[in-house]
Amino acid sequence: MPRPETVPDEPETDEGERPVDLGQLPGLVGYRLRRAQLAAFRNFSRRFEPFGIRPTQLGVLTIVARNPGLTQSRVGAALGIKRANLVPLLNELEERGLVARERASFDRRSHALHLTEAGEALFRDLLAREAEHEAEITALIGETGRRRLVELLAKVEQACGDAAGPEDE
Amino acid sequence: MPRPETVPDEPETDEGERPVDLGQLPGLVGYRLRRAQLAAFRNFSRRFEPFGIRPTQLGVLTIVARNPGLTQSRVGAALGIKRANLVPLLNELEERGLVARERASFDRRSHALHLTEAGEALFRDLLAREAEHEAEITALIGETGRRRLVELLAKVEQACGDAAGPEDE
DNA sequence: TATTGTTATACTCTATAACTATA
DNA sequence: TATAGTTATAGAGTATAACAATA
Repeated sequence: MPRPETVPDEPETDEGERPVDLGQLPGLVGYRLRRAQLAAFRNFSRRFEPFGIRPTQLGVLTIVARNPGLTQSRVGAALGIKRANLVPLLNELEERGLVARERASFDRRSHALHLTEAGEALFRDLLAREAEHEAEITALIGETGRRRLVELLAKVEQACGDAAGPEDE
Repeated sequence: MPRPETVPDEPETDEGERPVDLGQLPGLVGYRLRRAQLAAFRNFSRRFEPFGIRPTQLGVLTIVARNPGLTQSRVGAALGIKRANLVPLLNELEERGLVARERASFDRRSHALHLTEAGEALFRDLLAREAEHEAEITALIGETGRRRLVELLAKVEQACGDAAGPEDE
């Protein structure tokens, strides 16, 4: 039985007015997930603004960097991005000269992806900056907390995904 | 027999085609947050489909239910929703006869919000269903894990929000 | 002048269907 | 026929700017 009350309070109590009663929300995993994800996303965007890179793009760059020659479909499957939605994403990365598409030798329908030299260079910088971002979080919840969080999130994803995963089509 | 191609005969490695290397992603809080949040959102949507209620809408209903008479701006602030984006949300809830807008007596610019009787009734059902949803998660990570998760997420939100919170305008 | 609700608009991510060219 | 990439489109959520009524 989930307890409605688990976590202290909410921030949104500006200068004056009485605090708002959030009911069961502060104790719900789903609500906390939404708020935390949004906050982390904003933090990420701010930190990577100079690079013009959004979280999703860094995900794509990572997969391509670690798996050169992978096809679009498989990159999408690895990240839970439908192949239709990957197209404009790759278009931008390609136009910026970070990723290259190449007809696959083994199947002329497929595109084999790899990073350009510029892409490799940028990716290295991004990794460093990403580590800083992660360290910022660790600073507040500790390395133990961070690991536990990652572990719990993976389980939640699995639990929710079992019945209806991010299957492609 | 010259086979210039990379690999001749066993291209389809069955179901498995070698696993993709995700690099640092699986260990990153941000990445895990995104995947877990998406999975939880899908799970929520499936469970609440019969009610035609999305997570954001349940958030609004909760705040209005627990704080009758609250203004739109304050509801938005409590949930991290900008007041411009709250308008269409409330329009739908009002058209469905769940929420009512009323000119505030203390400030004729403001709208005081409250649930209709139908809104109250629906909200009670939603709460029950929400508890089931939460119990489903608890079943996998345990009550201790669930509490710890909620606690960690609140801290992450705070950590990321300190520098750039969801301030309105 | 400042604030509340509103309108209008744009951008990101997600989702589905249908097309093409290969297989 | 089935699949990979593509196109087109739609929806939800978020973001900013500006306007009318009110303070």
